[in-house]
Amino acid sequence: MGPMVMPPGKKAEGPSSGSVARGLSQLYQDTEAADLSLALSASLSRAEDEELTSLSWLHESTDLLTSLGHSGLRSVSPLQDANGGREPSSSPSSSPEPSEPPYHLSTGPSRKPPYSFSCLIFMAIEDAPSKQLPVKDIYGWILEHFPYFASAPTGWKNSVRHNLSLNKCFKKVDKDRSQSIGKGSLWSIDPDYRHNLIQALKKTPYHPYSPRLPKPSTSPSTSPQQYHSPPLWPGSPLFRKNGGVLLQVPQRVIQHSSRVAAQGLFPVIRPLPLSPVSKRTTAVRSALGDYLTRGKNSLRSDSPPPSDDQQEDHTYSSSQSLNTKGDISSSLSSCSTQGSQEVTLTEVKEEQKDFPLDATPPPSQLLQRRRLLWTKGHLRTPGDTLPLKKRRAEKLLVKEEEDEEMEAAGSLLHLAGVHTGVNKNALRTCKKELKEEAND
DNA sequence: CGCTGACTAAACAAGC
DNA sequence: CGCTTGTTTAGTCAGC
Repeated sequence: MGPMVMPPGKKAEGPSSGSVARGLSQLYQDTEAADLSLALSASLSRAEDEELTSLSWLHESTDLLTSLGHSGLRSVSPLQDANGGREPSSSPSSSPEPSEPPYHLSTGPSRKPPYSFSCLIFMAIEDAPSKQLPVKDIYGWILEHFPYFASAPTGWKNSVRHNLSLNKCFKKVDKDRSQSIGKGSLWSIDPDYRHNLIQALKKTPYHPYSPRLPKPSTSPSTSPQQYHSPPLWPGSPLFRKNGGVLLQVPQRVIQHSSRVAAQGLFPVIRPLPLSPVSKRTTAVRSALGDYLTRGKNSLRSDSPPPSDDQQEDHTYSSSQSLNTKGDISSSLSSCSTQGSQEVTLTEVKEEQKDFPLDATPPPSQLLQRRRLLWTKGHLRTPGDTLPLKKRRAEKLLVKEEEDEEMEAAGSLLHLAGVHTGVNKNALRTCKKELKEEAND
């Protein structure tokens, strides 16, 4: 598992917003850049003072950093991105084969947005006054804000639906009978996973403090050129609406401030987790990297390795945060999103209380916890009267039986010393094997 | 090289 | 009947 976010209690261990910006000032000898870094400092301070949410802070800071990129720090060759922000070769002519320009340097709506589908859906839903949207409106929002998809192959809608279905962060709102929105359901953000999405958003390439930052440079005087202008998304109307300057998450997205702050989710204040990201994500992650990496590392040299939180960013499974290794039942509960989704919020919260983010529960507890989730997810549904749900409950029963087989198989594998983990592929393989066995 | 997450394609069922 | 919505499975790819 990857690194995670510092738990709330550790917030103070990270560099202060002021120190970050001061470092920026030092780093960027360019006066203009330094001014902007001070502005960033102010932004950070204000974020803390006013308890702005991660998102608002994130994008405000992002804007500032964009400005940094505009102030002479923008002469970044695509190669740098391909190199993960490393120093480009001294002469442009020595550049190898051309690669795609970084997103922030591209123009027009033809570039794919750097946000994952979960982020897009998240923003769409958060942008809705009611914080609920039918799929159709999610499509619409995405189309409106990311024109790329207007000309993209239609598969993206499938991906959106797929994401809604599989991602635990999204949940269907039980449709009010009287409220007819036509076909389909309203989709909303599961409050308990909301911060995961914020985290995911923070990990987008344009987040100035994204974790995957380049190694410190040896020469501060050359470092400015290593920083890309990070967060510009020229193809987005969000960009255009703001005079071509700002990349803004819609204002309505800004909420839950105290909660987010209480969870220590303000970026920069403490180290951000590393997590797998796409190649293109990595490509633009070098923005502001050197100093921040150095600064954070220096300030958290004694900090423990990241703990659980990052797991919660694995948005495909509500139970993955409970997983470590070796228990296929956890995987089963992961797969059974339908079941897991229906665990009541209070139950989940209680469990979260039991296992704070900064504490890694012992394996036995993990197992117990997983089983709890698993059980809860599958015992529920009485009282569901909708035919569809009824059918699904039946399906669930069948699935449960199958999954019990899987669990048994997993236990056997575990006993045999075979690591099963949460790997989807392992599950697939396992299921395949079971099927084959059944066929035999 | 294996694990993992993200994405995509596709099949299918069900509702409108 | 066609389209949309929702679910599920499978394959691929990239990062670590």
